[in-house]
Amino acid sequence: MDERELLLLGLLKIQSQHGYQINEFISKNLSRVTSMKKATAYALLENMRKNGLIDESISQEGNRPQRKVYSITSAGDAAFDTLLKTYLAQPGQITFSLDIALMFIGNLPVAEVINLLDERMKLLIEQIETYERAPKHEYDLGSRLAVEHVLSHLQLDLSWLQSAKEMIVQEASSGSNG
Amino acid sequence: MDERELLLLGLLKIQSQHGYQINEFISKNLSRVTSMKKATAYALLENMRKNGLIDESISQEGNRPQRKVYSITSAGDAAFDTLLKTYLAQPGQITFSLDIALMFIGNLPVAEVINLLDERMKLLIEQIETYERAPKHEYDLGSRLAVEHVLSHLQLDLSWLQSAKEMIVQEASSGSNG
DNA sequence: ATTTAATTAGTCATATTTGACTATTCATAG
DNA sequence: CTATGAATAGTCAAATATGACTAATTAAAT
Repeated sequence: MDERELLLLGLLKIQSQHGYQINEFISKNLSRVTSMKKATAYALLENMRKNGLIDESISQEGNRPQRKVYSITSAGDAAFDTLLKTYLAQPGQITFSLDIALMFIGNLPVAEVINLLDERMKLLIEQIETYERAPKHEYDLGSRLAVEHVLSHLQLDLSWLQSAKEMIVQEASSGSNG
Repeated sequence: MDERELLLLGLLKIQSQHGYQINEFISKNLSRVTSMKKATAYALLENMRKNGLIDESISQEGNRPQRKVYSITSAGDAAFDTLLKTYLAQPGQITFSLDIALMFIGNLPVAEVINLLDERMKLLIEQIETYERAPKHEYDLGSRLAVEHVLSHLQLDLSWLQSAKEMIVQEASSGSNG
């Protein structure tokens, strides 16, 4: 089980919903905190149903095609509580694909590395601006914290990249004449 | 293709190796930058072989069982170069499981949230100490940067958690009397 | 010399994830 | 009314990822 189950259970705790509704909400509002795909969400819902964490019922409204409506069970409530405490208390391992790339910068000329990192910083600034443009008032504290958390990491990356560039330049000049 | 292919190609650029050697190196030295599992590495190697990025040959040394030795091809060299530039220049989306959990802190009493975040900070400090204990001198610049990059994010998280706790406490008190 | 444990070198069945696809209904423009 | 496109609501085959397993060799202890 991972944080995506926590997300799905949390959404179903707010209200019983069908899969499409859940996926719309995630893709429209939560793309900043998860990259879970639609088919994955359906798979996880089916999995949790098998494990008794949610119930599935069929609803028919007007002429619309049938929909599967999911509701959280009491076992699901208990699982939600456990997962929530777990993900609050336990720092997961973080890894960045950048770090793999950094290990191999020796394979490129220094000038090119600097150019590539400049390009990265440009794109990062765009990401940051997107986050900063997000309206902060209409969300509850937890959601605001989540967005600010990601934003603080993006800003760190930006200033970290600047100092990394300086170290790379310095090492190159000291290596070539020292 | 993702950064794990870059890692495997980069290791094979240094020298041709068999799978076991690659996996040993990753699990002993690179657990900080990737969580790729052994069977996954073998699958990716087979995949890259099919795509002509690496060659596979059988080697027999003494009585030891046969080993598959992988070498990078010129197509692999080209792919490495492309991947390296891509992962240097393109900031990937970062997501933290903590952020999902933060969205739902309203489901717990404030005091418990604070306790859980305190526990998190304790564990985070242990992680940071592990990283700080890592010897810095024996690595090249890129590897040192990779470790320092992760470390800087961990340190940010620590101070961010402190300020998040303060916001949570403040919101609780202003909500209960204002 | 022989059980025991550790290391070496992978394989495979199962579980997970997703891109691509199907199929219905609704809106709206002509 | 009716072709066109968008929204709704999923499904499924194929690709990925991994825990559990096999099987040989070497090292250590008895």
